[in-house]
Amino acid sequence: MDRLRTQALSCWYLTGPTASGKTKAGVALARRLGAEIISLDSMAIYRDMDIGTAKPTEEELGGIPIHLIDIVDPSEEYSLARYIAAAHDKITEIHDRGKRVLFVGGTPLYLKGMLRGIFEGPPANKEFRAQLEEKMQGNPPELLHKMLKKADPESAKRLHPNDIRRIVRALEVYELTGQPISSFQKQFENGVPATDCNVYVLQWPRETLYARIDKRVDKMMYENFLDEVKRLTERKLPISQTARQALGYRELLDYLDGKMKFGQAVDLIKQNTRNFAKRQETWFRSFTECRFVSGENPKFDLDFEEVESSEVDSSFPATDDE
RNA sequence: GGGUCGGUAGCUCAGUUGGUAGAGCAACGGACUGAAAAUCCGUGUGUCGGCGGUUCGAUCCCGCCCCUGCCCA
Repeated sequence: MDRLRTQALSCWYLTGPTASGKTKAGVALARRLGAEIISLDSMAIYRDMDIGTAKPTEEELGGIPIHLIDIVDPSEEYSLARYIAAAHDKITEIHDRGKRVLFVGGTPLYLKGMLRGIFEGPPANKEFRAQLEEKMQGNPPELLHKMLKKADPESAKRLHPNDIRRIVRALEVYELTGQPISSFQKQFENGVPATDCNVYVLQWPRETLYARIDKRVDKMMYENFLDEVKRLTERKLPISQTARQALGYRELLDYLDGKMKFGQAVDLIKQNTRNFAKRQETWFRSFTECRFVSGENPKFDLDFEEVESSEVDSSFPATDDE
């Protein structure tokens, strides 16, 4: 197991679907651990996007330091790889200060990237993607999948012909490295048992969760979420592709463009958020690392003595993949 | 009160010239490695308003009734 992954597994994690109460429980947990919080959230990294991302307020944090929020401008593109790199830097920094690290947030892909690592590959290449798009003009969409079949049959087998995004990425990696992406993508296969790490997932009955989501969206609208989005559109810089896909923002941007009525936009935010929460839960169920705790009454069963005496590094079972 | 359009899945609606029905959305399940709050895949859950009649067989045809919208009184 590589050093970065060992480092990541020495941290605590509190996750759960949207509106599951992560902030509140996270702050309380951070206090018990004497930890600083690193946000595990692909959208809270953006400045000026506060209400819609339910970014924790000073008041909610009650003095607990939080990292990796407000680190990029909404005009910037962000990515999994940027997050993983930034998070590792932060862990080192906080550990050097002699404090524990608690990740709090609900972006499952980032969680997985932390727990299992990501492969060292080339970043997204705009030119390549533009070229590919040009090549696809007038061609049936299955052509991409056929191209992948030639370059990387293993990935082609795993990817559905309609899964354009992943096919494009696989072709991109092959083009830029001469190696199939499937030859890189190995580390995700090895999960760690939940007892060997500290990953907690807040869980609610589905119906309750959906009701909480609806209520929270109403609260956001009451807090003038719309004004926040308007302010983003009034800036000189454009809103990046990654920032504009944030839940709530994209629907309100459509409303401001006259594409739908306000009430429809609000209903759609609720709907899309509920769908997202469901997808998050699918991720959590698939992770061997997760321990599920009641969202209503979170209990963490922390054993401080044991955690401290085990010196984390040596407590992990050896893996046979390296 | 008379006429008329309609009553089919949780919602909006197709459809069957008579052989017990299907789309979108929702719901549910799954995938996911540099866009991930994104993207993609899978699953139909139904006394076809009610009761009778005709028929080998009715959701479809006929009769009566109930409900809804519209028009006329």
